[in-house]
Amino acid sequence: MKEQCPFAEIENKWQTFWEQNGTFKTDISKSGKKYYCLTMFPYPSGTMHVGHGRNYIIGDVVTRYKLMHGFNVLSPMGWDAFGLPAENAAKNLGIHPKESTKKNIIHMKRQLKEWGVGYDWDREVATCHPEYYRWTQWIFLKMHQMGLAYQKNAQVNWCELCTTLANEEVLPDGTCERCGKPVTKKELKQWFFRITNYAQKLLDDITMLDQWPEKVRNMQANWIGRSEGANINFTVTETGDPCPIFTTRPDTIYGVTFMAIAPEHPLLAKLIRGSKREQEVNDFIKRQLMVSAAERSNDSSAKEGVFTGFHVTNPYNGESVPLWVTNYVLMEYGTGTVMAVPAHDERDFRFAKQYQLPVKVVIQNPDNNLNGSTMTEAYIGDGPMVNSGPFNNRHNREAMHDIIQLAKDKGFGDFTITFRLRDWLMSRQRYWGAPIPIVHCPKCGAVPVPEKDLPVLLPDDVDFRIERGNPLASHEKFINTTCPSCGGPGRRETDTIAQWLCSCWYFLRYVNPRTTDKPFNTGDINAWLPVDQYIGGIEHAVLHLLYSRFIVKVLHDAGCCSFREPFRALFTQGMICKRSEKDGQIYKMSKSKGNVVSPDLLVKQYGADTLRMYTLFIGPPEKDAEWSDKGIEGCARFIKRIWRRVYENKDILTSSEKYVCKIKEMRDKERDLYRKLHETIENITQDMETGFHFNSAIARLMELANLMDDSGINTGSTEQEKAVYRTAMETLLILLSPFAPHIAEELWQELGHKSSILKTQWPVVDKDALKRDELEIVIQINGKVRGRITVPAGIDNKKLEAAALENETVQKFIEGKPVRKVIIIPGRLINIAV
RNA sequence: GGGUGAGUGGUGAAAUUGGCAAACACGCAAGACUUAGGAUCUUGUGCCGAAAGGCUUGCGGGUUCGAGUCCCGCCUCGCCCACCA
Repeated sequence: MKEQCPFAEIENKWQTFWEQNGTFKTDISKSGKKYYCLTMFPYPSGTMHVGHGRNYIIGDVVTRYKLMHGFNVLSPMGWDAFGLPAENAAKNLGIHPKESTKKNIIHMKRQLKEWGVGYDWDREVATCHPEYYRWTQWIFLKMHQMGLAYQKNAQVNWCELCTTLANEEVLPDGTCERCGKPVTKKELKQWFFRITNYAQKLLDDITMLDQWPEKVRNMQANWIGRSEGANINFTVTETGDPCPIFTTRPDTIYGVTFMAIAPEHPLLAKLIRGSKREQEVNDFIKRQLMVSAAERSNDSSAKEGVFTGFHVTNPYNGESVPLWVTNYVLMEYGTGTVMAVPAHDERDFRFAKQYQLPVKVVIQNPDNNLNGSTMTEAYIGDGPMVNSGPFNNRHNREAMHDIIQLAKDKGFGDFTITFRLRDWLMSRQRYWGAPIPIVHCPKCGAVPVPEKDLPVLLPDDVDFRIERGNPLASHEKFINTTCPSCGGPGRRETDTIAQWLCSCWYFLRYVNPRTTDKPFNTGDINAWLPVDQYIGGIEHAVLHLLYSRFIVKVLHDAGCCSFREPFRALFTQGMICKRSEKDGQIYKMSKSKGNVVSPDLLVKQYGADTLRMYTLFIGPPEKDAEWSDKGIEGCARFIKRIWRRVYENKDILTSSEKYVCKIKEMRDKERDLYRKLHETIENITQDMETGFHFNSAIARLMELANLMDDSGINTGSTEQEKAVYRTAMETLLILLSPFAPHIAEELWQELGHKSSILKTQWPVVDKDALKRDELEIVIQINGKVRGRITVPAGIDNKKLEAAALENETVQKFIEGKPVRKVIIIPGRLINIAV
């Protein structure tokens, strides 16, 4: 017998075996039941910590479990390889993104293999490869062709050195996260995708996602943010300019006492030019535009405003109310103009009080008569309408429809639905991304690059000096080209495609990763999609998962696929956190907090199987977990124990004799272990099928192993001892194999099996094994446990009741008190109420 | 402010969905084998109590024969969205 489990050797052996035998290779044309198990591909940042590892290990357990159920499983992996960190490294350290990305991919791939995670590496993709981004560009063109890609001027966060910044890259003090320079707003012509055209579909089809976490579905619904209301056309009293507003509360429209407009609103610029208050209003606008996005969106920041000198006329009652420019109206939502009803809106009320604007009650509180001049807070409840012309005395909710209908009839408004969702900004002023396949021609405008000319290659020889901004923008060889339409001189678009687009169609590419004449084969993706199980972090609940749904819907409408949703079931795993030694707080693992646990060291110290098991045993996979360096010992001990037991009992386990489990011939101790074995099969299977209760599944394996030790039947003195022990050990290995595959394969082979344990069918429960001759019944008196009796299985209730009442301790507690009621839960307990 | 999840031993947690609370593991304590143990094994380990027994799932109420689980109210914490008209 080997003294110690040589896990490094074993892991190497089996990882090589799986690779050489193509264990995880998928023949997509094979008939039979398919299963597409997908774990979100990573950004190749360099190294992965145990928190990242959890993700892939969960996916691997599912893959192996499904393989053992005879599914044709597709389990691919790739790299979301375009991104800012690589470009920063180039600017700061002088390493080309191509090189750093390549290096990082090699390292991370090694890590995945070390963990024994099984993928079909023949299907590997990296979004930064021209063979891949060619088709990302193709999708851009498809969008353009369908009228879903367009250009418009938009405000971006702009740093003179680092070019465009995402909101997340702007510090709360309004400076650039990277270089510390002030961030300003800059208007740039940008490409957008009309995801808003699909807002309703994206919202409606959430109902199809019944195997997604409710939380994610809610987050998406909130993000899409549908509001029903009305558009009402006010007009500027002095000039007659239209001033439309959107409201969800048309029932308060007679209570409008002022109008609020966003500082960026074009109407405002038009009105104030040359007006009396131009100076004052302009000062206010300038001040607002300088405030950083983060600061402005801070709820606690003061509400400010300035009277513009203009008024608007309310089409319902002809009243003219002052027009104020304020910092709390968003240009991007609704019409950028808000009708203010201080009496019935919290924010409008506070603003009105601050600037002494009138408060006009138009909905009466049935419980407490409201008075506009004495109110201390807005009344947002319901009640009969007052001061509202033809709608007086009607209930506000009930009148809502007629109020909008009136506007429609008179031609100054209509029913409207507004979404919070905005069009998707596609342009990035960055180098490390797929070039937008557009040529700007002075004659023909923005001309799409013909499909046959794809990919538009990203040049390698660019200048990464920080002061040059986007390296592509100064690469004249790249920029100068001919117009695909007229053949005259044209200039290439130098913005690149947002990384999000690269990652929201990769699950299609995995099906046909090497086709060179199209992104995918429609017949094949129709057969393999939707993804049966998608696994990843909750942080993608909105962006990636919403974008992917959008792209699939567009491809569906373009006739490229028959499915409407990309992911049938979604599992979002929790993060692994660790207490920081610096301040004792618990954080998710990050380099800056210094609480990263390296799986590489743990693999060396304990082996991959132990790391995998502990990662799963630490807690329910959908919840965050706190890493403990001590806790891993338990899993290490368990694996070593199984290892020893196999060698200690090798005679029984590998004997050429055929042992058959026969319940009738078993004594109690064999019978008990045999029952436990089948209970374990039943429970683990349930753990796997209903939610991913891997932590419980592993606990049950430990229980089984404990009973195998405690039952004392491994001496093999009778045939049934041998039969049951051997069956239990073999089954234990099969059940263990998704979690600790290397050791399971090794011991499986040690027991004389020739093929991979993955080729074994998942064990099936023997219902007879679960039966019991005798049952222990708990006796409760008034709901408290007072004793227990052992009775034959199937005893009738009367006999059980009699037996319980005879019980000594029961007698003691009853002590002649009258028995009021007896509740019997068959096979479980009996409760006597006295 | 809106949405959402959670609160169980010294620790990570479990509880067949209303039926024996604390499975499994860590840690700790005592012991065995050892030159030694950070290997392995055995025993113990929710709290109070000498014991009988009592108490215990954030707090307070309720439904029920029976509540960690369901209902009502409160407290605390987490995450997501947030000036959305």
